[in-house]
Amino acid sequence: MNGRRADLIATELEGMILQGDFTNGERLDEIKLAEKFEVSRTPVREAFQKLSLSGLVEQIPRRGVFVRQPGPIELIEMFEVMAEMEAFAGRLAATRISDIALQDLRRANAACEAATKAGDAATYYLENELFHQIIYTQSGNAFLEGEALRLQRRLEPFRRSQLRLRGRMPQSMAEHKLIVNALADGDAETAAHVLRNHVAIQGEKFQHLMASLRQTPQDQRRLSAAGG
Amino acid sequence: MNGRRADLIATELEGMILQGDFTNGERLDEIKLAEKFEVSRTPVREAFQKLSLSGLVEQIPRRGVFVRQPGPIELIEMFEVMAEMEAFAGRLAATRISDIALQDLRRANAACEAATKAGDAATYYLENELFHQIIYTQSGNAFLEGEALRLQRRLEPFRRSQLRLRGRMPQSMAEHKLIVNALADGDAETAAHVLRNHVAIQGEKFQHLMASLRQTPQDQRRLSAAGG
DNA sequence: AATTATCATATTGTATACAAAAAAATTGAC
DNA sequence: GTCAATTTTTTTGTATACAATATGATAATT
Repeated sequence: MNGRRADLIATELEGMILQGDFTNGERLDEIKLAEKFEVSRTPVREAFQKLSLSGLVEQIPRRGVFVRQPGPIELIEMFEVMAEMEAFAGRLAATRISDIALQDLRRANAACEAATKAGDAATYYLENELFHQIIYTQSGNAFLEGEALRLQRRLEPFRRSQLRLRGRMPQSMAEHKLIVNALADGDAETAAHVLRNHVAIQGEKFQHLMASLRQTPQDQRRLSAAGG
Repeated sequence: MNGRRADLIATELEGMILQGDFTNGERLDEIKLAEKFEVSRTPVREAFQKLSLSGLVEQIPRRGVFVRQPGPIELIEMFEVMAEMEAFAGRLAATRISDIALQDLRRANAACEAATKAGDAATYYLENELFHQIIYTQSGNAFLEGEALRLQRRLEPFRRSQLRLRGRMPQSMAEHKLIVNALADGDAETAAHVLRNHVAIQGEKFQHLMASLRQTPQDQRRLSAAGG
């Protein structure tokens, strides 16, 4: 009972869209959503405004709001920008990172490895995201951190489908170790370089991303829920 | 008469905040703004949602929305990210830029120089922004272009106060030429490097930015309107 | 005099009512 | 049967009404 149901609804809807609960281009029905959340149309509409600015939804005057899943080209572009942001965060973090943060990175990486061996996809995703978030924070640039988090959150469902290929996980782990070492050594350029390549979409990753896009969002969600 | 007054109000308010029409921390009064725009509170509130997500305004439940001008540290951080984005756009553009775009860059730069000589600040700012926007577009990455535009727009008023120092304008023009040459040569690394330094805040620019922050937003606007 | 309690007022947040526009359905002509 | 025009229905957008919470003032108590 926050007194701001609109914000809760915005967060809820954002999660649903990112998880792929709606098909691309689907219209969000104010009335049905209001009934679903047991509120009036007003807070639902306020939530729509937020979603439209973050690009998750397109608002067409007098027509309604439609969920807008990024197409293949836009996805590639977003990953390209993400790679550059991570590289930048890494370059900054290399000269600023604390010993505690380095420990946290190693712990997160170990947890990733353990999760891989245990076949625990959920934990893997969580710890992997944490690993990267630590680097954002250690960049010492709070604005960059915020932008990186925003983009990471937006790309999260697509990254999942990408990481499902088991073959890449060992390499991904190895790259994590290279990143930690570069950061520990204060080697900004290596940290930036490895991070950029780590995040960038290239080679086989590209094809897997494309393949995942041919599934419907519902399919993606079902696969994710199944855990790989 | 779009049928979406809320969007118009959002744009209007965004402009007012960016121009510094409100003091930092000032509360935006729903009722007064509704009267000012001659609408009810509903579209004003919908506009608030958008502003809050873009960070121009902070929304505190049951308290209201307050304009949030970035402080010195956040500004530095934003310029740092902007510099990196421009560098990345330049690196991409170097291998993709069209001959027509190169012509446009040279034209915009010439217009900048002419405006400087004529003491026409407004034209200078406009053409300078155009110069950079051409590079965003020529990066070939529409997502990057959008993000860069967003940040450019957010930083615009602060960049103005920074460029007011006449002494830097010749150097800025020279840097523009270096950028154009690097792009024309397809020299991605040079383009990236020069653009990063061109946008970054360092040395005397830093002090001027700090000095401009000691003025109230109203003062800044008055100075801008006066044209330098 | 200072502090707390209580009350009045103002403001936010949500629900509902209404107007305008678009989508859908029905009717009519060919 | 198909297409166009008109009517009906939905749906969006805005205004207003109401409820809940916070703010400010006043009164009471120590």
